[in-house]
Amino acid sequence: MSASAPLKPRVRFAPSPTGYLHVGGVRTAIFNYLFARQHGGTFILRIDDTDTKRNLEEAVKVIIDGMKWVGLDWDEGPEKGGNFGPYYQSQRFDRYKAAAEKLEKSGRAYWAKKQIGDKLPDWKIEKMKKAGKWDEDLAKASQDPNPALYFKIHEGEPQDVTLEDAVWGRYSRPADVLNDYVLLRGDGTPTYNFATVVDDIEMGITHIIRGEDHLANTPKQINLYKALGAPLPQFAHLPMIHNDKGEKISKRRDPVAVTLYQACGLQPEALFNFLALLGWSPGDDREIMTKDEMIAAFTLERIKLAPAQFTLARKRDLKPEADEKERADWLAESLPTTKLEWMNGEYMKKLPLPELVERARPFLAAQGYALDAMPAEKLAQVVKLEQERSRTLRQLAENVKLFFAAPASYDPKAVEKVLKKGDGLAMLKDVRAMLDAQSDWAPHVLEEALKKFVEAKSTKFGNVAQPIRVALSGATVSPPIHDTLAVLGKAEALARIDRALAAVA
RNA sequence: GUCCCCAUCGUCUAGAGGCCUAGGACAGCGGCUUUUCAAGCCGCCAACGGGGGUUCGAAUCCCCCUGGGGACGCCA
Repeated sequence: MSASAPLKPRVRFAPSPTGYLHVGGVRTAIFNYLFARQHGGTFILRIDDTDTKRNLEEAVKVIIDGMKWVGLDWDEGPEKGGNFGPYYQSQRFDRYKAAAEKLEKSGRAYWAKKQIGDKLPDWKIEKMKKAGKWDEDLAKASQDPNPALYFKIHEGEPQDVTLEDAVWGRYSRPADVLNDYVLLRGDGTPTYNFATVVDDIEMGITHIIRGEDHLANTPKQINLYKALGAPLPQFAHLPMIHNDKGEKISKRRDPVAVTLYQACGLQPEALFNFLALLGWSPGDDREIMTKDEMIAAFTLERIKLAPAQFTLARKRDLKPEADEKERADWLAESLPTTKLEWMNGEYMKKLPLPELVERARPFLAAQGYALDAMPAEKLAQVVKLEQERSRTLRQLAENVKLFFAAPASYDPKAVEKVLKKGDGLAMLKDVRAMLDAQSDWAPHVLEEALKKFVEAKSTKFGNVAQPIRVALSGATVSPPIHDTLAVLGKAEALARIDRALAAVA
């Protein structure tokens, strides 16, 4: 077990197909990925589906799509194949059986019925009931007439187990807390602790980078490695991610599915960057980093041990029973003022316009805008005007509304303040006449014309711009007024001004 | 309940005995700019959980407390 990386490390991300891809899992995958790429190693995706009876295909697709979306690619695994397949645990039962036989033969495994008492400790039962996990499953298991295959964890004299974790340092467990554990259940299926070890050995995994929740089990797994005569990999356990309440991030209370972030119009590059910086930093002041920069800077040693909070500006609690759409709405509400949203805005600003337009399309369509009716060039102009003004695609889609629909109503406050008070209405009438006379409707021409107009009226620009703004958008906010006019087009702009004049007069 | 781990601004973090009157970023606040909203620029606010040691010197090392987390299944 060496602390330095071998020439070609092999690492793996092994999610369980539960129907969604967890952001915590994505972070684990990112760390594995960065490590592999930095050392020119191999990044493997393996599906840990020993327990899945449900629609596996669907659930695996969610994982694959999510991984691809955030910009993770793997060298071996589903869709890629590889020399160490199959990459589904459900298709590797023969290996587990073979390993089990080997252990049995060497006297390191034995068949037995549930042995450490028939009942679990009371505190455990309480806890499980509280968590809603106290289901038939368990009761059934304890009544299972079939014996299970147990791993005899000690050979000869019980010994303490110590490991050098790449991020935690030395971690050791005394011999007396290392108990025999189940490898094969009564029904013959392998347990997690058995299947992972067998697969990690057979797939030649050199570095196991996974969540801290697995740390305590690692010594037990180490003994299994030894019993199977396999070399030990380097372990690296990652600190957990907490929610804004300091709790372990949870599926019920927190927005953990990556699809939610997608639905809020976050950029995959931003989410990747943000997640990579949760518990890891390059050591200097860099925050916005390209994938290549992160690959170059990544080291396991620089991972921080304290759990990191995935902070959201939670305004209200998320109902545990909320569906996907409610969750996405909740997330969108909780994103403003967060670092993640800021970072996303930075990435959006950098995006080439055509790419941004493509990414914005589904969000614009979701707003019900008639996209097909708008020429591509105009659409690009519209998006460009909001590129710097929006921090998510969802916001962009909302902000861009005035270019797709005339105001259905006018904000009463805006009308009062901008049109009714002072000479707003008169000013609007006059600009309208001036604009009507414009033959060239290019933005810079309009800007000049407006400036001249303001000068002639010896007033402030705002006194002219704001009335137009209200007429065009129904409110006091829009991109620069000459740009807005230009993109809207002369006919539409004048029509909206007329409508506003009629509505307010 | 038992065992283990962790602890720097509200948040993400830098910091591996003197470079720390603790640095950066987000958020917040104020200003400049201005055509509204953004963006941009400038500035301000803000932390070593508490208590003991060790040391000439501690955010950094040790101990205790407190707080938080994790593990303890025929779940993964």
